[in-house]
Amino acid sequence: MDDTGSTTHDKLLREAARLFASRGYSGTSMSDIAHEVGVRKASLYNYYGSKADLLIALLEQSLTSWQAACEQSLVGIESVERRLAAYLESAVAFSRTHPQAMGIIRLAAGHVPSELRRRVRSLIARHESSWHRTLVGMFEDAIERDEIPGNDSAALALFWSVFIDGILVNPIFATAKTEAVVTNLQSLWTFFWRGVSGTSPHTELTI
Amino acid sequence: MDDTGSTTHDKLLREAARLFASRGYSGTSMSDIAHEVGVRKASLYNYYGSKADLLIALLEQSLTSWQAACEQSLVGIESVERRLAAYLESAVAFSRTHPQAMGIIRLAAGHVPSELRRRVRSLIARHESSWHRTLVGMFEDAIERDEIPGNDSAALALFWSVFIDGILVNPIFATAKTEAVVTNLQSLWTFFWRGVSGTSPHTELTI
DNA sequence: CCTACCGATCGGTAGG
DNA sequence: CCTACCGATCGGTAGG
Repeated sequence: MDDTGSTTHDKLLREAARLFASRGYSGTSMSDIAHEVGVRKASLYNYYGSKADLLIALLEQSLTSWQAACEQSLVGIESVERRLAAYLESAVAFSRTHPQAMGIIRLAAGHVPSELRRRVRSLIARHESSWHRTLVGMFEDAIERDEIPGNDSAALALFWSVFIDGILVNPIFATAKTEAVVTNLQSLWTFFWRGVSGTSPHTELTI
Repeated sequence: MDDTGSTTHDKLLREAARLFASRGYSGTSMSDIAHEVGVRKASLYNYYGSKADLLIALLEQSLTSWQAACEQSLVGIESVERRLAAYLESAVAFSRTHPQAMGIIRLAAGHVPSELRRRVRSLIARHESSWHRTLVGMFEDAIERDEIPGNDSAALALFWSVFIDGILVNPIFATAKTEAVVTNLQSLWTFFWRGVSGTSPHTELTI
């Protein structure tokens, strides 16, 4: 239905992501997707051998681009405080510019047919564990530099995960004012940083 | 399949919640549910006129019991600090003892067929707005009593929502150690309270 | 609470 | 990339 982006393959990925994200995996039929792409259902099977393969491809793509967006925000920044602030901004920006990717990840983490669960969970677990290592490393770094007091880098990393998860999920539950998280991001960040460091942040968010 | 709880209606509600929560709405068929209950599919229609009505009933029940568990934790407690701590404990306890209810709420907030979306969103919105009023009131209270500095009760309520959402959602994404949030709850609570109040909490969590 | 049945749609394939 | 088709299953109803 939408012609942005040229090839049929591109359209397939985009429309499938959109439909899966809003209606779920079982709630989206291959015919639905074909209709949005503008071809017949049978043609989709030239690109992916099954509906399950299509979801896995989308999940891989979503996790990779999410990870890229977040990691990219960390390079070349000195203080941990500024690294975290950059990370926060990137995460929020990504979730707004790529809502379908976030939807796919949420869907995969949540409600998926039993036959797919193993494949999906192992994909997520792989990304999750590398993400977790990065986080713990960052907080160990912060403790060494005396940016953050205490010594429990695991608890700090967990608080950060909880904070980011909440930021990403809150707009979905809060039916009214979806923008609350964005417009109050500086306050949220101030609360977070004061909680872990005991001091007010020097960082001004640009979002 | 499971005979705990007597009547067929009870079993229907329980098994439907379990299946919906793990496989999603479209991913669960009325036959699946009937099989778990131990009756034929047609019999289910004596209790609910449609699959959609069944989900709505489950959602209503889930939201109500969640709200009851949380509000109950607030009564008769003096300081806001202790009220929030009790709330946190109740929320975590509920999510562990009623995983199906949480699954239904997540499912409803997420991926649901287009025809159901309006009914579901209005149900969630009603509970959400009453929840939000309670929260803002509590933080206004805390500001008046000088338990918390500043004056932005809306931002404080949002930080709390984000924190709670993150606590509830994190175990679903974190494929490994689902218990991390529970075992580190005291640390998470300390970070949170220090973030909003600038001081360490006096509260010892009992979870 | 059951048997028996409805039209519609599902994921997927054959063959071109 | 299409038409034509497959068996299976979907939500739901009739009638008892």
